[in-house]
Amino acid sequence: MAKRKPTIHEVAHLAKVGIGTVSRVLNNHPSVRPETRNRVLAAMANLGYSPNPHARRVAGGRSYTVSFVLPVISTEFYNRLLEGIEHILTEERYEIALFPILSPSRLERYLESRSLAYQTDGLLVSSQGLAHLLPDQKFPTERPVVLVDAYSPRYDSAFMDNRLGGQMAALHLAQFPGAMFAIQVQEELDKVLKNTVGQERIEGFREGLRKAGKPLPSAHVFVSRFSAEGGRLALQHFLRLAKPPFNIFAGADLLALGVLEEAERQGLAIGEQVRLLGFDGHPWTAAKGLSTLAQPIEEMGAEAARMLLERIRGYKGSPRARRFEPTLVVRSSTQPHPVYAG
Amino acid sequence: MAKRKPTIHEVAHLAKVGIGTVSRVLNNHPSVRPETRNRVLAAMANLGYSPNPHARRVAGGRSYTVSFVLPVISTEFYNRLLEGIEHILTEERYEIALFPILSPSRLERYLESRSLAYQTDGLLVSSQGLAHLLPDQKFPTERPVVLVDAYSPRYDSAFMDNRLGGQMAALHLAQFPGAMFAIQVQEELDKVLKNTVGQERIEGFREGLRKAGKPLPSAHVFVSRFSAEGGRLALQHFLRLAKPPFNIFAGADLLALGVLEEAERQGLAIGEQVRLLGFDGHPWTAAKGLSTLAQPIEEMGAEAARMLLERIRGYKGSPRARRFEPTLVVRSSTQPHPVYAG
DNA sequence: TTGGGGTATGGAAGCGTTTTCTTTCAGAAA
DNA sequence: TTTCTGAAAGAAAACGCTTCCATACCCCAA
Repeated sequence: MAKRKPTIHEVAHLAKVGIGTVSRVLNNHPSVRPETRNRVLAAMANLGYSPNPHARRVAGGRSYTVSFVLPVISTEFYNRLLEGIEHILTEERYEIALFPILSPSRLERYLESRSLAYQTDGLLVSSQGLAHLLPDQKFPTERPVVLVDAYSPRYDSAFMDNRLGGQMAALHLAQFPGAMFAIQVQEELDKVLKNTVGQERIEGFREGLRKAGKPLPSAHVFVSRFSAEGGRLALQHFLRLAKPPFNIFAGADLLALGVLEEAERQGLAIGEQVRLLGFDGHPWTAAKGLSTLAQPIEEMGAEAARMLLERIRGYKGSPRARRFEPTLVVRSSTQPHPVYAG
Repeated sequence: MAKRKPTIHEVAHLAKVGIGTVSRVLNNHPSVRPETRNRVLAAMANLGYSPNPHARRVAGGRSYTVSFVLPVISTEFYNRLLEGIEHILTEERYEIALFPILSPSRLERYLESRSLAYQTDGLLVSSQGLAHLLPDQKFPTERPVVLVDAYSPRYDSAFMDNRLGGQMAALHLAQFPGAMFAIQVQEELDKVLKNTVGQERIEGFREGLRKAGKPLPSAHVFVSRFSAEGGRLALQHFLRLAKPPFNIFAGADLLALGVLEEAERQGLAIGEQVRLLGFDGHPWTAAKGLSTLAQPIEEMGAEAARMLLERIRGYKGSPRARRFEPTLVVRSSTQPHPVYAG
């Protein structure tokens, strides 16, 4: 029926070279003459050849696959993180196997050494607290492990300075008149995982405001699940506490979106009665005119992937820590709307 | 450093048999003496051996791995679905590779035939609309495909009768006095995927109410994202439209949870001023006293897994459709609280 | 006793790659 | 011219399995 896929032998035969040469072309080995390489590439294109990844794994003794353990809470964040990771890994012909911690019970399974997650060449882990749950804070594997958006002194880490982000938020919002408010993200899974990202952002904010002489009352912090609707409820809550103008630091862009929706519903002018600063820097914030602390999420993922590849290739140095900083992006949500002269 | 994984040769040596025999044990070949088989199994356990799926793939053409393509929206639902699937597959020593469609761009990648998703022995797909996006509504693979929580005439399907669920909700709620309300789930990704699950439930509800002579005004349907806070906003919205008692059909348990939270905050008595019916039958609904339409999610996943295994093993019949029905579970949220006699 | 037919098993071949080992050949140094 | 060096490329040996083939053995009928 379905005719068999062409193999390396057929390519070799058509290009009149040995299979070794075809393999070298496949792996970008330097010692192939450009002319030969082109002949091989032409033969591949001609036959519609693509290498059998399984054979490659068997022969190479490596799986050419990397595990990525992630909580699936903030989909856009993790999607961008994955994007950055993938960008680097696919360049090197590596695949990514995803292990989302859908629930506490799945989490436990991933902690066992028999888990499929450890059958790959290396592990990317982006759950801060995961390490805390492990005996000795070490993953049950000899394979390299790199943390993304998390930090541990035991492993290479690429992480965001969330506290600094909160401080930057404070510095920016403190200049405006009106009371200060904050929305902190807190998810179910976060407790199990001891994920303190949401907390760090708000702590940084509180710290920055204190330094600026405008301390943040605890009643002005609304704790919410991670959803746009949470932002709407937060604004409703704030309206019960005080009168505009408000200066609101939302711990995530998605929450800020909810605030925007609710402000519109309530007829509050964004940038004047409600000044709003998000966190993440997701692409859609531009269209909404939302000021935000843009995180270099993709770069962070890419850097983690690079470190992991180095480890897989035998690098033995002591754990490296790569810190990333958010950037303040000011848009109309923290600036009065320009008034166009007629 | 990291000692290599044991191979079939080491198992054979330890069990004092040939590698052929070990392989036969792995594949449940009938002609192995029970005594020999036990010796081999003991050796495997002893060495912590597990077969290399890539080698199996190269040698035998099967990888004993199945791909599961899923949107990551409703985590609890998919977690339970996965649970059901895993239960069957692990029994047969199959592994599961997850492919969450985190975003439209990832979706596109999964539609390409080169994707890792198609390198396995078969595909489980639980995204209704995915098929619609494919040329000719066919996945680019010769391997068997089975749909879960979705239906297509082209493939084996295991799906829930959501419309019937809506009708059952109507039948149950119509008996009570007071106005009828509904909360419909609608997610971003749903549009791309043409996922009509939320819609079907509400349509069934509307249909059932019409038959019961209590038609549902369109204004009484609140469309929400999939989050607890959406339920809270829904109840706030309903309170602006009318006075209790309310009869509310929430398109998902998670939304019902938000309604419960908001009702408590507003001091409304559940089961009297607010009668509430969820959809899903998640375990936690029992503790909350939430009436719900329980879906046999695990069984649906298990059945899909079984069908896929049959296909992988060569079954060639025409596409089969397995329909599942929700069950009404009545709890205190649709019954007045019992008054205990002193 | 001999032969036939099954069952249990060991070992070799083969899957499509990577990697190592050789061989070939061109060009630089003597 | 001869020798040496290194680059290019073919051939062969893994990689860890499945599967096929051959052999050894046992039981039963002739």
